[in-house]
Amino acid sequence: MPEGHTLLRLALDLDAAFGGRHVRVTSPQGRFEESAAILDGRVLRAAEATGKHLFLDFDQEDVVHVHLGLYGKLPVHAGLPGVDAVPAPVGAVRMRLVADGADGHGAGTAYGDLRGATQCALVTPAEREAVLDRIGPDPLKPDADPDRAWQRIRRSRAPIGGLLMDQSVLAGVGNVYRAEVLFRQRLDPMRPGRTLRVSQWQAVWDDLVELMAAGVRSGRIETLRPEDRAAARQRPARRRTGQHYVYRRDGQECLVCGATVRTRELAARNLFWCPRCQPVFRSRAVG
DNA sequence: AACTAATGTGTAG
DNA sequence: TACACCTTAGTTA
Repeated sequence: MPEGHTLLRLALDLDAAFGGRHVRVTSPQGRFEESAAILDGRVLRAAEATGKHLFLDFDQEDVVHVHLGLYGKLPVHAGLPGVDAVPAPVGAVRMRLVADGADGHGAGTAYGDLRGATQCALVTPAEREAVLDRIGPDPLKPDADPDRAWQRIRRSRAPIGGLLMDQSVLAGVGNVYRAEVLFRQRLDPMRPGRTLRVSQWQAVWDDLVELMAAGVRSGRIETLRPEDRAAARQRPARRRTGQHYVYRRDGQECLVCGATVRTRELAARNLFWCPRCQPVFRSRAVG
């Protein structure tokens, strides 16, 4: 599930498998062929993720910019005995990275296949900075400044449910974390950003920092508080996703209050919320 | 086997 | 607002 936690975890995995090593870069599918040929055999210095963007830093100031989009993947395999153990590419592999264990690196032979990404391009450090400049603070970055996001939110008439997904406001939050953090903070998704109190924003941010860090560790989005896990056990778990309060639970009973979880489309995405735990916000500005 | 929806974003209209 | 991108798990037949 490529929200921010997936990208940070991927960057850590890539770093462990390829960081500091000479890497063979190919494009079996062909769409990244020219750039792959330029990078082939060079040292991949480090992998880094911010928001939903992944950057691979190669030597000579070359950077590969990857965005997984809705269904892109880059599974990393390490610890193989040798390059003979690397399987032939299957399907549309846009970019393949291979490091040969004969270099004596602790990760042994490693490979990774990128499929289905919306973005995979060779860029300059300046282009990378341009991407970073247009996205908001990332809750997974220890040095992120939540006030940058707050200055946008407090001035906006747009619903908070939309602002949380706007990568220029906040980087890394997707549809699952959006729905779940609003439920946990009992906020009406349609409530205008400018009606939030700063304490409510701080609570949302702090919650995202915790939830997303847990997501990096587990590799899944798990948002249930310990006291609500018993109620969740009464129903069948989603197999691949974690346990959620409202995400994709429309028509089912709210785990906390029993009301029926609702859904509607907001900015071309499905929004989920509990109408009782997250009551409609009414401005009391005018008497 | 065919069909649908999905964690996201950029572009065209 | 619609859809293109082009993968895959889950559902329906």
